[in-house]
Amino acid sequence: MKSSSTRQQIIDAADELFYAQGFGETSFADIAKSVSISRGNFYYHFKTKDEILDAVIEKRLSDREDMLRNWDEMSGNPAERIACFVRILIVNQTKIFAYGCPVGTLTMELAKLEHASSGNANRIMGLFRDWLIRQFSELGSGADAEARALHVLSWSQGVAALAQAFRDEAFVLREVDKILDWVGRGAPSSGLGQPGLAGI
Amino acid sequence: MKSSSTRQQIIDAADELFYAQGFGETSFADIAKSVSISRGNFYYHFKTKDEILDAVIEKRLSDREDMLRNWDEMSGNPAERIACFVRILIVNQTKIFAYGCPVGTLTMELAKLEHASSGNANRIMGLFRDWLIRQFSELGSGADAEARALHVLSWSQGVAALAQAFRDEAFVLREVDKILDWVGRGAPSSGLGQPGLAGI
DNA sequence: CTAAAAATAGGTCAATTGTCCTAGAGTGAC
DNA sequence: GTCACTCTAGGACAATTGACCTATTTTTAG
Repeated sequence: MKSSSTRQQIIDAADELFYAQGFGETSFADIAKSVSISRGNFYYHFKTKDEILDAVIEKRLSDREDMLRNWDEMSGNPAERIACFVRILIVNQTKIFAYGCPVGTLTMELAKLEHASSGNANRIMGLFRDWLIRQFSELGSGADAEARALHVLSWSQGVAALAQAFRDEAFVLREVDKILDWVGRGAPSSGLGQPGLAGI
Repeated sequence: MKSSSTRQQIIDAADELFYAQGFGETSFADIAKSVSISRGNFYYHFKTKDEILDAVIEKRLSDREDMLRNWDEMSGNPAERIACFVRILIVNQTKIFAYGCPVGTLTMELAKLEHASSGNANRIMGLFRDWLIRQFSELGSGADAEARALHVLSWSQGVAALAQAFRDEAFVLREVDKILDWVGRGAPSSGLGQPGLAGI
């Protein structure tokens, strides 16, 4: 019981530190200090740094799965669910300004390190992609569902990237509105199907 | 002369390594080995690691300025110039798949490190932004020029981020086409002005 | 040619890294 | 109580890090 708690504390602290500082720049000492345990105890729970990374990725994956499942159960309207996703940019604005998107930045870092867990990290991005595809399918996007999902996902990632660079609150609000608008309009303007619906 | 050459070799090697491995994961030894010089010689040219970083950022900045200036001189059509910018995603696809966008990833990393040169790195992103604003102004976007510029910039950043995660060549080609389409159409679909022009 | 300056080499330094190891303390079953 | 097992603490390790230093060698200036 206690051990499970300590283990979870380590994972939580590592999750936060990996997000704020990056995986490579976070040392065992950083995590141990954050949890107030000895390095020896640390190695009882995780034998290598990669093991902690994998545990953190699994936690993030499971956290996001819970989040998406909550939205699925909360609203019967796929457009509203997509809106929840996009509005993360606003809800987590402060952290995004400082540390970027947790998923995007980890994906980038591990890809650069050519780290073995890089593919694991990509699964989180894949989770978002697949969930968005499902939402757009329910929205009646048919064969365009995947393209639209990827568009929303990449758009969000881009906004997060620029948010971190410029820290422009108005920009984030404006872009979120534009994404929601695009979703609501069936997105004819992107050159994706439904040209007849081009509104305004 | 010789020294200038060595110094430039160091900057070039550091530029490449910072891109491929990240700033934090690149050591003096890595760069020295890449240039085949001793660490002692290294410290003759750069007293600290931050000094190399600043030199690399200056080089990147100046490289991008040259690139943009070339496009300015090459074509009288702003839309065509913007297209050059967007098509970097295709031209540099291989490297983007592996290392992401050089500008975006450095911006992210330095922001996370809360590094003193973070603001310097952001200047490169700012260079792109300002250049794009100018192009859209010439294109007659008026007061919307900035919003459209930021849209193209964030869109590109997002595509680069997803390209790195999924390595989907078709996705990149498709998104580039969509961006060019959006630029060519005056981008009414994003909710940015000129609604009357919304074609197809 | 010669003296000053620029450039290069390589050793040394303390600090930090990830990892391993052993010695206890705590806990539960019987 | 005792025994086995889980958990915790902290020392030791080699390797690597950024940084400093003192000698050489090479180049340049007069």
